[in-house]
Amino acid sequence: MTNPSRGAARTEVIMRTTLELGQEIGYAKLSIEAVAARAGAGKHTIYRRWPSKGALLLDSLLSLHKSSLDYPDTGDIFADLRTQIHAAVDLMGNPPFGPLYQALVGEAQHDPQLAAALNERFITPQAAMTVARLETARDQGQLSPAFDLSLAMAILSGPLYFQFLITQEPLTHEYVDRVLRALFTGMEKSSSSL
Amino acid sequence: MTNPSRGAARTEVIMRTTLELGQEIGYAKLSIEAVAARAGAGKHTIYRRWPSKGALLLDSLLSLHKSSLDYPDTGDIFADLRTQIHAAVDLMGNPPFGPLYQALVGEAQHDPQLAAALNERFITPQAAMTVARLETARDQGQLSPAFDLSLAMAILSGPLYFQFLITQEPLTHEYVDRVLRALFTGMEKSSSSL
DNA sequence: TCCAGAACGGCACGTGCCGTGCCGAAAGGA
DNA sequence: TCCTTTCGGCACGGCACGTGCCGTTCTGGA
Repeated sequence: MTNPSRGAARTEVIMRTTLELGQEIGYAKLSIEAVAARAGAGKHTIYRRWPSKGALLLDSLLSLHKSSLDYPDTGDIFADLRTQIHAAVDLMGNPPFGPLYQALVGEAQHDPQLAAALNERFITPQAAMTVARLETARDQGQLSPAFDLSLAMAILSGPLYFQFLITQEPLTHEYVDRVLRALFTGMEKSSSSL
Repeated sequence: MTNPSRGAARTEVIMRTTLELGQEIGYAKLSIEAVAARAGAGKHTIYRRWPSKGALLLDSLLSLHKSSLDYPDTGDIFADLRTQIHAAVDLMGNPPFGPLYQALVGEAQHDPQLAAALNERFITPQAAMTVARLETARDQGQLSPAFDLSLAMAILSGPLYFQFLITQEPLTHEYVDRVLRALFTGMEKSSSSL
């Protein structure tokens, strides 16, 4: 099992090569043939592990980020949310994660299997962590008990992804700070209709 | 010019065929060859008009929707915004526009030319109309003068697109209503820091 | 120690679509 | 009438797909 031409070690080499090559030539021009050639691997070795180019990239990116978006809990919900969303901005706004993640989300738009995998293994866990942190804050009386916390999550993430995917303007801390401040003016009030 | 095998008439036939075929087999399997064959056209005739499959679909979709998202102005900003976002939900949530638009946005993630065209010809005009309507309301004293209206636009559109592209759950009027209500609790207050 | 089976790299194949030439026909304008 | 533009049809080389097959190398159990 210590042999780098077998098993899990081979898997890691292929994923690393995918990230390298993807960063160099972009996802659109990335082909499984090219990854195989660069990694010194047969195409079967890749197809045996992943059903598609998108699935390969998803695994590669997940192996890269390794829960770097874990949630802090200092007791200050605003500060913690801000820390976390800044980390997301830094991750999504810079290579190697940013451009490749953008392409992956794009690919997921016409590959339902990939979309499901992306949701299950990245989006949903991240969202759940945000909601969990918000629930803690609500239970500690820092937020209005009436506010829908999954809606808060959407209002926080939505504009970020909108800028990331649609307008494609650079992501900045300043931008998400504005979203965050607007969100908190709504969440701190005791608005019964939400 | 009345001959349907020339000029603008030919263009419309090709766009209509693109929508038909795209709806039948999905964007992923859609090929320019297939469109040409179905439309009884040569491939040159298509390549002369559009640089890529994405550009062809963009034109086709724009020819379909024909400013159906024009903004109402009844004097009630909340009602008008609601009417408009409901129209967007109906458009994006149903065939033929919805699935093809989703694929188009996906394609734009690894085609900068297409992303720019999509922004210039659809996203930006729509956003500008929303902001313009919000400005009118603000000038009439219906909104806090301190609130950043382009931020309001992002908070309204962001969660919608997040659900459309990322979680891929069905779009409902109820969902955008919740976003809208949350947004208005922030905009109606006089919060000086925004 | 040996051996069966799994995993591997390399190669070749058929397929589908790409984008681009070339041809002759048809349409429209001067 | 003639010339230019647009068109459909066809063929081409190129590329990456996904899948076979072969011979080799590694692994784990007998």
